[in-house]
Amino acid sequence: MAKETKNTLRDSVYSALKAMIVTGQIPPGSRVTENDIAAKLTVSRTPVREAFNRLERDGLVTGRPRQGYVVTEFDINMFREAFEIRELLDGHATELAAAAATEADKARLRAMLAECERLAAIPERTNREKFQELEVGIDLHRVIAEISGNVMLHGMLCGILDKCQHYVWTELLWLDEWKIARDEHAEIVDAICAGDASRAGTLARAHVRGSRDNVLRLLQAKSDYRNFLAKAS
Amino acid sequence: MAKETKNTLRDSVYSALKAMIVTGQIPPGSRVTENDIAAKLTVSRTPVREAFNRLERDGLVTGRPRQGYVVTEFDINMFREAFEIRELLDGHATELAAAAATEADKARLRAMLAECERLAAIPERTNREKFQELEVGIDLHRVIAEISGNVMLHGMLCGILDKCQHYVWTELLWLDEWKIARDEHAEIVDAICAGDASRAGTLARAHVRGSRDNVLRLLQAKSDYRNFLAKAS
DNA sequence: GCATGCTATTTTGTATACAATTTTGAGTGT
DNA sequence: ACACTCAAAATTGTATACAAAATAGCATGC
Repeated sequence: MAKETKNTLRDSVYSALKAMIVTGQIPPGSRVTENDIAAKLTVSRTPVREAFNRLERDGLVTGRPRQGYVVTEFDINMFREAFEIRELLDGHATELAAAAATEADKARLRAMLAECERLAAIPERTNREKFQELEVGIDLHRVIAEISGNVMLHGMLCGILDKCQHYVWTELLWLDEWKIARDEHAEIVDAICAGDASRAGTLARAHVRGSRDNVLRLLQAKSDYRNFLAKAS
Repeated sequence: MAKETKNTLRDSVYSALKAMIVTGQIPPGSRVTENDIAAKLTVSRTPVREAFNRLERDGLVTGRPRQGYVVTEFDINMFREAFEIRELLDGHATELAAAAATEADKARLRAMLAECERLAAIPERTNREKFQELEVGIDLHRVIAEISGNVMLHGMLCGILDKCQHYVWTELLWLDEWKIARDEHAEIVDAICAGDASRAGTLARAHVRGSRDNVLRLLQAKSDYRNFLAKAS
């Protein structure tokens, strides 16, 4: 993940806050105050404010006047919407990438696949290594969007992935069906390397739908479980 | 266009600046300083800064550290990218809208069409009335996206339309082929009202491609003209 | 005349002070 | 025990002061 910490405080705070949110260190739904962050990062409130403004525009926090900011909480419906859009954008980006990928691009994609395999093959891996595998898997989609050559498409897709990423850290760790995702990623990269845009796009769209189903099933189960607990008490 | 001027200065400044940029009052490529805007709106620099932060996130201005902000200048390639994404998103949104539109929604769309026709039928209309027609035409797409029910899709589409809108004010006024757009809009609304998602989506995608071709042709002609001038001198 | 270097101005980056508003909690009366 | 009022605390909204950096213009030397 590109850290991109420019030399202004505002950008550092923005990166730091975004990382904390995306990785779930600040859990969704929690309230965050400017003073807390300013104190924690030992800066004044001004750069913190500006960072919050940008995060709000990114959709990662929502703030109401004089009531502070809340880390955006995604419900099932929002995920459904996000994946619906991802199917469109990711599918198209993958088609474009298949037509535009240079040899260097293809090597880069294959290297990322190999890294995933390596991380997956570690015998008794820690959570840190699981996280790494997940992150590389998501980054693969970012890189494909970058290869597509459509800068705006890349930016929008990154925005959605940022918003969806936190569920990875908080939820998806429970799942262990990652082999499917690895295989699908490999197929997509294969199609891109073969220059088969149509197949690559179809595979990408199916892959997004599959991810969506996994996530939605997981969230649904969690919701049911909460309801069960509430009724039992 | 929803003005949405909340009661904080920051939001007012944001709306005001955005309107000035989108309508081309501040032309693309021009430099804008915080002090100028603060003085013009008689507020301090703080809310202006925050507005700029959000606008930068919207992609309407680009700012480099300690060098001020510049209204984003779109070249042909950016428009090509934007329209490529619009074809995806607008097409999908229109499909969804056709499946989801209530009677009230349909009435709203028809009213917007009627307003376009009314404005187009005015005998010797001023620029102001031409602008209005264009704006309603763009708003139609925003409303369709809203009707789709996918909030995130609606937001993203509005973001792209905002970015593309300024060309309308600066360039498209030269064109006079709006009747085509009006007819296409009418066809799309018809398909939505008939609940024919597939046809609505196909029409919407074709409509976006048509708009793209118009805009790109215009920009290309302008570019050629500039080159001609440069060589002649 | 032209390049170079220095200063003066402009402009943003950051911190802090103050105002306005919302929330919270205690206290009182019923 | 409950509701209501009022005040204090917490929190953001705005303004301003100061620091740092970049730009522009002028003077100087060749």
